[in-house]
Amino acid sequence: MKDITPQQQKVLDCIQVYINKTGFPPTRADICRELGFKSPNSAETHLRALEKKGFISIESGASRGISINNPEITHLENEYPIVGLVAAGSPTLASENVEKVLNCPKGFFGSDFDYFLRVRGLSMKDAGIMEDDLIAVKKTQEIKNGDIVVARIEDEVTVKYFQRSAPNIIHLKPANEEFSDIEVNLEETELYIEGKSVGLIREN
Amino acid sequence: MKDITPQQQKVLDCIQVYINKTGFPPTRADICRELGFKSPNSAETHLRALEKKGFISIESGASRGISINNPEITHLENEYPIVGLVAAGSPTLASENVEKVLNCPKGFFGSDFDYFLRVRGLSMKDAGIMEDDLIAVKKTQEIKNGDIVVARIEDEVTVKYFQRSAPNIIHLKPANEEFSDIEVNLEETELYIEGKSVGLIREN
DNA sequence: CATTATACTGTATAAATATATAGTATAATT
DNA sequence: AATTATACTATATATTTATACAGTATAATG
Repeated sequence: MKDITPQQQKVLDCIQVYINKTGFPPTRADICRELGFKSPNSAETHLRALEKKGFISIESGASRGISINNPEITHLENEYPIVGLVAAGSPTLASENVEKVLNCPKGFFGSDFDYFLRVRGLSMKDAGIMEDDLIAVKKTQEIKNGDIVVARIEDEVTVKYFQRSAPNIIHLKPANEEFSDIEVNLEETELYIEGKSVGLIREN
Repeated sequence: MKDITPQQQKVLDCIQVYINKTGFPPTRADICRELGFKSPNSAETHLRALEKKGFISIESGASRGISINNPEITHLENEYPIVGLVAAGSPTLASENVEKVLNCPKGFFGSDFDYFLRVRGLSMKDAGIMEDDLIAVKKTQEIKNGDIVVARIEDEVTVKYFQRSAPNIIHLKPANEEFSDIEVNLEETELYIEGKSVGLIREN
């Protein structure tokens, strides 16, 4: 299946929502109304593009003859490793620490991400991050103050709020009164940011 | 719902089969072809009878505007609707409230589930459920004390811990000190359990 | 630079479709 | 005996709808 463009995704979503709402697929005019197009041909061309790329099927001649093609599951692309936060000293992403893999559609959390990290402890409790939750981690160094980051301090890995207080001073702040801030002086201590949290999954 | 006649049952089955086969409802002519009628009005009168008895809804003027009335929220495989919690007084799980759909592998949360509910408010904050989180809801009446349930009290829908304190007394307990317990006397107040939470997704 | 894909507006029309009206016939209620 | 619901045929028509054709514009590609 070829790549879908943002507009085509919008149209595809619109069709799905319309079917969920009404029980039957939209007409070209319905799509125009929902998405603000002024010509039925705008919908038509998008539909033909979606059909060509394999996302939908169109029954020729039939009114509302649109049906969504169920995409195949189990793409290796969509298999993300679940990494367990293990005892200090181990390199976090070593394969020994991969609990299992989880099938998850690409772009599930809006942003891209690289792996799931299983959370230990309640230091981010007030941010709604509980023990055993899975954090979707994006490997990046583009961190803003307030981001929830996966940080490694000399082999110990933690999840905390990130705050740069001075050029060389980073505060890693928990979201739980019972825990205290970690102050890292970059001149004394080695700090490595593994990435930041872009989403969360909890399995009850 | 009134009694259905054998012929009407045939027509209803025909509609269901047609939707399953093609993804969209039949026209009058389609029904005639399937069931061997020679006049579109044969289908029309059956449809009107089925509508009158509440088995189907017909969108006037729209082509293929037939939908089968079951209060269930239906969805394609792996496409789960996201239902928004709207203002009190509205029937919350009505299909009008479907924000969009989310592709999610089956069995993602171990247990099966039926739809996502977008959480409003912070009444379950200490359970790690924050505003705008998506709760994976399984429609079931098998509820144990301590389960997180989606409960409806006279048109108002909330997410709370479930606790049966006496045969006729249910406590709906928030996970936030700033909110107070809701005590429901089943003899006085109508309580409907929409389902229970089996998982959670947060998009940062 | 020419070509192709995307993303639209605007207009037109043949085909698809819902739906009304006019009948016929049978069985079940009132 | 009269009314009502069911179960159809047959025909007609206004509306809905898909879809083609003619354009404009922009970005990407070879």
